Amino acid sequence: MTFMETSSTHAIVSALTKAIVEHRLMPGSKLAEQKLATHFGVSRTLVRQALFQLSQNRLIRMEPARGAFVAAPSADEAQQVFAVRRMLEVQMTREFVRDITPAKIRALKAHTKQEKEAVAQEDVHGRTELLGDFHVRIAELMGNHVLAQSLGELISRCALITLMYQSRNAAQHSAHEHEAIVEAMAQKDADLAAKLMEEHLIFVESSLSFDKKVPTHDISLALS
Amino acid sequence: MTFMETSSTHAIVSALTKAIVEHRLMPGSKLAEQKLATHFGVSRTLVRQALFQLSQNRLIRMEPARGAFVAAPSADEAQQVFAVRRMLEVQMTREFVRDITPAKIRALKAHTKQEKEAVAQEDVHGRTELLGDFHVRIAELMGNHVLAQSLGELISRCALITLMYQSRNAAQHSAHEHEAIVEAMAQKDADLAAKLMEEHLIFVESSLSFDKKVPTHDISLALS
DNA sequence: TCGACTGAAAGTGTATACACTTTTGGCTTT
DNA sequence: AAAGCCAAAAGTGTATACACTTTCAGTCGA
Repeated sequence: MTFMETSSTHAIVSALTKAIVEHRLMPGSKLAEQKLATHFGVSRTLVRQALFQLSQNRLIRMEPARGAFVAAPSADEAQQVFAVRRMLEVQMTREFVRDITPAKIRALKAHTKQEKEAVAQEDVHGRTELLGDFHVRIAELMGNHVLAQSLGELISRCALITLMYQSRNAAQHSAHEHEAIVEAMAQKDADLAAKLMEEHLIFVESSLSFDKKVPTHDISLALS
Repeated sequence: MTFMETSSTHAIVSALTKAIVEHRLMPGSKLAEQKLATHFGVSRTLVRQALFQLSQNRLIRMEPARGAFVAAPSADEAQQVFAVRRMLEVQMTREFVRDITPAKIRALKAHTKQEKEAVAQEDVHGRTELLGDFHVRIAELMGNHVLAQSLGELISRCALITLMYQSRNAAQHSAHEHEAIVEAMAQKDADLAAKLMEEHLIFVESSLSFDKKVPTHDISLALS
């Protein structure tokens, strides 16, 4: 509706992703095709394409003949995602330091500066996005798009969880740890940077409380 | 056609994936929707769903209003994929050794045994699949499905390339290296296993020759 | 001969139609 | 009043229709 007409299905994917990650659509909510279609002013065809794509990103799950529902990743799944992130990012940190340049350090410092501002302003959504982007940014600065994409998928896959369960305190702590990591990188201390990255990921994971009950509201039209 | 009717779109994805990975469909080939539809005996709707899925797996690329084509990953992209695999798998190997059990070792040894047989029998397709599965199997034995899936995607993403460019010699070498890795794991020598894994991945990557010309035939119906 | 135009053929993008399944709400029965 | 049952409503799965774009062959003109 407020989108330009090119690549409608991508616009739908973006809008739904945003709504899910920002928790305007709660885990478990039903995503009825016709409702979405009329909301976006398109036919079910395009909505179905978008839902298919989202289901491959694990942001929704589709049950045969029953429809699409916003995903609610289990604690177990979240832990597996974090395990993969640790494996990947500890090594990534090491290799990043190997080919580091002043420009890259500047880019990361600019990023952590933004993070601090978002945390200070209590910009919950902005800060979550920035805190995740920090990790992707490193991959991009290495020039490895495959890495950036894989990591991005892992992170968004549990953006659900981190956003839901991360407190302001934890966010602040994360921002500080990011700064420390960048500092170690700037010193070209690969071992320290890698160690800090690992501890950081362990901290983020441990700061999530999985025991909270997940409300399963169904207000499909929190999309405007 | 020769498939059972349940979950048609998945059957189409499987058939096309197989055809692409086995190089019965060459990189660059056009995948016309109506031709595929009549071949599989379904409507374009299901074919489109399948193509969408394949394009997200990077096995095909879709150009707007022009259609779907079998992907031809560039050398650069392949190198990026291998870089990610190294980051991931070196760490994975370490962690695998940490929680190793006799049963897991047996499972891997059984696998390498199969590999040797496939290589000996010149079973080109079987050996490529097995050589890739070795890495996924490790992830599965760790009980981390997210890891197994991520790794599987990375591997199949360049199955194209490895299959195209890997010689019999290289395959044999790979099988031997797998055995050496399992041996180091059995000795619980995490450092050695990780080092062997890294060298193994570097070897596989370096044994690919990217300069060969890629024929772009169009015999769509190598599907029976 | 070669290149630029043109119209038909083929192909993609989106909407709609229709069959079949699940859900829902009320009615019957105990 | 609660459990079971049936029909209507809502929803999903697949096929088809149609508009628009690309491709291609044949023709015309230089």
